[in-house]
Amino acid sequence: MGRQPSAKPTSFDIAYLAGVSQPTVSRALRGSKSVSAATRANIERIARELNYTVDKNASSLRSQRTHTLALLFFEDPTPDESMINPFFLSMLGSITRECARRGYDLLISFQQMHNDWHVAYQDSHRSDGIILLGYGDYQLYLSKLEHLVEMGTKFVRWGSVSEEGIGLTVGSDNVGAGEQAGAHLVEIGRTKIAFLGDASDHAPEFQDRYAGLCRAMRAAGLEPDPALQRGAVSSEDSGYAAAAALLASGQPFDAIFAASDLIAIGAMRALSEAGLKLPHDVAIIGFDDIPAASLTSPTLTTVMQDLKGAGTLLVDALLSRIEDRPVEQRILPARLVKRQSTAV
Amino acid sequence: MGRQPSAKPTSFDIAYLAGVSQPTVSRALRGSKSVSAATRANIERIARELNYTVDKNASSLRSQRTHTLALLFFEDPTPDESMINPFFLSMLGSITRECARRGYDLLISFQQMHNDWHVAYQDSHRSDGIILLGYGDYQLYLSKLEHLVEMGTKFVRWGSVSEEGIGLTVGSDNVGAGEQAGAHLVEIGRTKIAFLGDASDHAPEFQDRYAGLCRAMRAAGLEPDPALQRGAVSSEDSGYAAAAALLASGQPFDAIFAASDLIAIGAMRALSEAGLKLPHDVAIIGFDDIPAASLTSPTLTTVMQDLKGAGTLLVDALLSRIEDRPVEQRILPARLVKRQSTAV
DNA sequence: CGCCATAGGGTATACGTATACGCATAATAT
DNA sequence: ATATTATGCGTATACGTATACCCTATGGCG
Repeated sequence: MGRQPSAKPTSFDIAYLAGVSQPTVSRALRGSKSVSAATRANIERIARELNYTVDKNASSLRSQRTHTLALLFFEDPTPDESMINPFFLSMLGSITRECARRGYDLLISFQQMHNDWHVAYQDSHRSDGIILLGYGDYQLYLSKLEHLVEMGTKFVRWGSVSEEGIGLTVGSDNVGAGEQAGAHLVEIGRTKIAFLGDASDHAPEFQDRYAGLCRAMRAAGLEPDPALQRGAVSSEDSGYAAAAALLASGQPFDAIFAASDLIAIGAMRALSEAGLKLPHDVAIIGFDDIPAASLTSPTLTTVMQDLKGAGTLLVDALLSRIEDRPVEQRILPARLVKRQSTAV
Repeated sequence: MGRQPSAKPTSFDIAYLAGVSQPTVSRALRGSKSVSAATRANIERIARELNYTVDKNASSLRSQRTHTLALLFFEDPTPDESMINPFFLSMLGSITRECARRGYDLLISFQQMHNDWHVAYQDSHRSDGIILLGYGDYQLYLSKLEHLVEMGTKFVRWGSVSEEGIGLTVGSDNVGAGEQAGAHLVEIGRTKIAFLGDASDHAPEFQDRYAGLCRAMRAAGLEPDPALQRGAVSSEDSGYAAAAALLASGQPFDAIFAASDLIAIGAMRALSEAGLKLPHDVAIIGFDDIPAASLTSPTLTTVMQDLKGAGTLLVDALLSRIEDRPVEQRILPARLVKRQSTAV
């Protein structure tokens, strides 16, 4: 087929064979209404026979549309390099699938939060829009997001929807999920519930989860103890450290709600090493339902987010914005998955 | 698009400001030696000031080089859709990083093994080359790989290097790793060692691992029992089923070498449910060292592959091929990680 | 029976870059 | 001194597509 003899066929080749001009070929293949059905059919047949495919570069150059989205993963700023939260990795599947379904290619890149990514993709016309994924210091984000907005770059972010943030955001119902987790812990009789995860405005998602927990506790007549809230970024080591610090503080607690599964897993390790029995001494709930959550011992109760919906929604929202259709922030429901770590 | 102040600067803008012609700008920025140092420095300064970035589409169109690689993941043909082996997902990090380091963008796509992916990326000039990742039915692969070779498409594959395959392959030393695993099992006194994983030529990598196991056993004077080899694809369910079938067969065995961690994890579940004590009754070794391997109970002895090296090598090999430099198949060492599942 | 809208498609050109050539000037060889 | 070769850069053009604009033949309408 397209080997030595006939190099890559162009729209001119098709035009010649169909006895029309090149622009007509372009119009026919792009579905313009000012091409007769017969002509279009003929062109499409020939294109198929020649195994013709539109040259993406030429098309993008002329139309200034790439039909490509860029996915930027942010690495957690932890010392152990190159670790991406498995949760976001899992989202990758549904994102690529939705992109493919909508006829878009997907460029992917890992970024350090502090890099100049906000300028790297802005022009050079590699993509029509950007999907931003990753937990991280939200404050570090802000100025760069503002820059994107200024440049007119289209983007969508996975994160806390409740906060009045910059740009378009898609995210889970973190408050509601936190509430479910808290209610469950209260239900099994826990009253001194610790929260592991940064609850400042540097991490709006974690903040929301904590807010949900607090709401559930208050609804049960309990007052959350600020001393039982410990900062942690989303990594096993950070969870281990936070739990260890909590133990060292001597504050009594009978449950932990961790802002992510990685934190929870690290915390479980710290608790086990301290000789505590889980879930008898300390019940624990994570967040994300990463694959590893069903393999820990005890298996981890956690919050399952709608991964498939998330990917679909992110892409859909971004494309709406790109095509100048109206979009609103959208919240996805999340569901508590009860496992052994809260089974008393 | 919609940028008020100054639209995207082009090489003409820079040329004007520098008092030279547009081609000189192009030459200067691409590092041509026929531009004086002074001129180049001046051009680079102006480019930086204007925040100029080369338009990828125009550049690619003209040079017929996209500076983009495509990464194709193959999903295991298991019923549970959209699961990618975590091992390959982990490789993603090192691949993207190496791409970035070499100045290449990375397109990503998930594919069903049976799709017409081999024709999708062949022209349309989206990428300069393809990286193929995934376990799967190797026979299904072959004709499509041949097609790629015919079309002159540059690609590199992760897989079994020993087999005289089509195209360029990078992979771990599966035979050697299998040998290490076998030797370790023999060392702890196991003699009836089962292998879970397709050992036919539909799965050369698994075949190699089995070959390594057999070699280690024979070296210890043991003869592998074909009845203890059970087919399985790389998924937890498949591993569970294979182990269950093995138990049902009544064949006695005191160890399992699983062709992947997912298989091993599924098998462990089956064995535990059957009331067997691990590793006392059955020692078990997996392959891949996915994050979950250190979380199972007992923690899983497994083979750790050089993920970072793998990503680097894949990209490097592909770029060598693209740039018509000589390349040879390369084998990466793998290392046995001993954990509780073989601790007697 | 003239007039205009419309369908269908051709002509010309732009998108922004990279490269084959050509042509000076300067450096070196003869 | 002239012939030769680098050096440094400008001129012209190609890459393959999409789109603004223009033209022709119909058909409907009065």
